[in-house]
Amino acid sequence: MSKKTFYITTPIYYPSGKLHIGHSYTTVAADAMARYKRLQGYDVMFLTGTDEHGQKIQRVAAENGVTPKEYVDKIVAGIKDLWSLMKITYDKFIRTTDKEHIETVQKIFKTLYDQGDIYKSEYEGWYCTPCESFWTETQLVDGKCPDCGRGVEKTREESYFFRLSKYQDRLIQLLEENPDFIQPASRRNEMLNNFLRPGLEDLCVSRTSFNWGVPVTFDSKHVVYVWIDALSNYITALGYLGEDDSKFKKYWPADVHLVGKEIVRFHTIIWPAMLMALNVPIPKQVFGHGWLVLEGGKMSKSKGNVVDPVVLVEKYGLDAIRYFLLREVPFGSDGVFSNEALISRINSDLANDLGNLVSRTVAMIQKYFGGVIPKERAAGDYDEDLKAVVSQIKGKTEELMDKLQFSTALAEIWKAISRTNKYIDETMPWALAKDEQNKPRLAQVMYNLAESIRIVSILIQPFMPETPEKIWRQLAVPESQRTWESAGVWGAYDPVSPVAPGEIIFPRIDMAKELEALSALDNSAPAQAKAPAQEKKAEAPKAEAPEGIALIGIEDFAKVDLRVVKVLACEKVEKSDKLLKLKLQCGDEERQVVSGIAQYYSPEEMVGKTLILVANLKPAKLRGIESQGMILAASDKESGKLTLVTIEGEIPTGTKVS
RNA sequence: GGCGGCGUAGCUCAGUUGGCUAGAGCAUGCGGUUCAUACCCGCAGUGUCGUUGGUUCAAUUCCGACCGCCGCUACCA
Repeated sequence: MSKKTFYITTPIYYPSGKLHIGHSYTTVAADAMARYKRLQGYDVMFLTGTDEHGQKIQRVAAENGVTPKEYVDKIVAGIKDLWSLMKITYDKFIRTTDKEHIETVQKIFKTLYDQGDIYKSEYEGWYCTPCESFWTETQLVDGKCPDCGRGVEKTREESYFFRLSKYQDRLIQLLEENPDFIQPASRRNEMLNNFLRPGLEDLCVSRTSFNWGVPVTFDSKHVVYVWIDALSNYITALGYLGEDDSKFKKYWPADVHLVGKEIVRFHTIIWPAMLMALNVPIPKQVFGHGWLVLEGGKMSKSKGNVVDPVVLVEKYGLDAIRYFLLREVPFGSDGVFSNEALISRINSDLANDLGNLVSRTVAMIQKYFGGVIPKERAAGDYDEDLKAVVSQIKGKTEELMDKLQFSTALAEIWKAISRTNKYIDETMPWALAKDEQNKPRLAQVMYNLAESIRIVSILIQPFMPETPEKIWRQLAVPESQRTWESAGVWGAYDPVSPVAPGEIIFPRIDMAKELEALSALDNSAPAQAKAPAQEKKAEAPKAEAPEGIALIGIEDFAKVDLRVVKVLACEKVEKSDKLLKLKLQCGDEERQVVSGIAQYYSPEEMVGKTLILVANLKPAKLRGIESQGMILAASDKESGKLTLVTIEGEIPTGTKVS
């Protein structure tokens, strides 16, 4: 009889930039889950990896003067180092540049094509030259490129499409019949209401505008676009359609895909549809967790915003960081990462409660009994109550872990720690120690303390890979009494050697001093206002967005007619959250422009402003209102800030800007 | 604008199918203790449970309206 299997995945990350604490969030959670299941005796398959194709990588590599493969190799090495540092116990690290992956993707593509689920589109579409992007009629926004808003040209650009629409009804059925398929449940409603019920469009699944990707075997102009390339990693990693598909047979369907909330849609609509087309079972669950966001930039001077996981781990230790990530935020909700919150957690939960409990217990066993608890013991008050509380945490922890409720699971374990600290006060060992007659009672008290700690130390293993060992060493817990099962057995503790007082497991941190130090560190580095919990681009179609704009000649710039204008009137566009309608004075002419700045500027404050207008932009309709040009503004996606471009000094409207 | 969610102690949040004096953690104050990492234990709190109507013997919990915030989505020329 073979062991039960458990297959868990993280998204594959897009290796285009540096790593921060948010990247670690999903992966640490998945690791905790994988460790937990292994401890329970499951045959676990834990997959993570990188999504290495696409235009952006190709471009960044070119800018760095290296081949795409050389570029990603370097980044991937860094990611693996980080996972190693964080003791991530993945069973396989898949790269979409792996030979096996590429071959399987090609087979999948061909299969879907042969059976008619992928078809070549020859009908007219729209091409945005600056973005090198191909769009369908319905993707256009008022006839313009949805990415950059510039004009598009009708082309006969060919492209392959996946018949996503064909699976609409089956997808609706899937979500309706399996309410737990998408977690948290609120995401399920979003998928149904915003996508499935309104109707799905077929999906463009190939590109001809770049070549850093998996080539379509039967049509060499095309490479496979992100969907089929990236999502399929979950099965190609198991050898699906490969020479050895034993792992696929063994582990598929996945028990859970852990993903960030921003890519829930791809995993709950596109991915299942692909699997349906391939006649492969659907994964059991997709869990979309929230983001760990940094506190707003405005207080960063006093709070500090150091989020480099390497720095954090070096500073506070791996277990403290992992504990914080999994404890601070209910899995599924967004949470705030701040240095105060981190230090506060470390001090109160780890140093004061757990660390100090171990320290005082070991110290007492050493002091009162020379390190060995006598076998002659006497039961007394409070014993049963302590035992009752501590004995049931294994069950509670398991119940919560099975629902991926890491935070509440940890809270539950900490209740036991708290109860144990209280037990010391109740039994007052130092009083018992004064009278030789009380030795048996004192021995029992010491035993109960050690036993509680032993049980706790086993249960925290999924979250903290280093601390349990330290505790076992100090309490001299024999190998056989460290098993997951033994955490459910009160009284298993039976050491064969004396306790070994040792290092302080979690040193207290001086909050004030530390914040100051962090703030200094922070000031030396560029401040970040916001950081998503993971690389947002991972598997997202926006990877196509133009980045790294090419050099142009002066003659190209001359094509743009920029003018100084003054705002005469301004009002909000009805039924729109972002649009303002502006009436502008441009020399003798008046212009009406619609601009998406309503969230940054009120209509009142706009009036009278001097701005820069792109005067020769093709007119477009927005919300049915004609916009004759475009207002310039600087915006930062990361921080969500936007500010208008104005002009220094007085100059008549209509003046050309060059 | 559409769909959904949230607004509870200074802070972060729990609050099961409406029902006794509304809870936890952190922070604060006071007391206890000394084994321990100025730690632990106990006590004390303050809350119009967003505002406003309604249903009910009874609403934080159900319904309506409103205010504020958020998510997804459409619109950001």
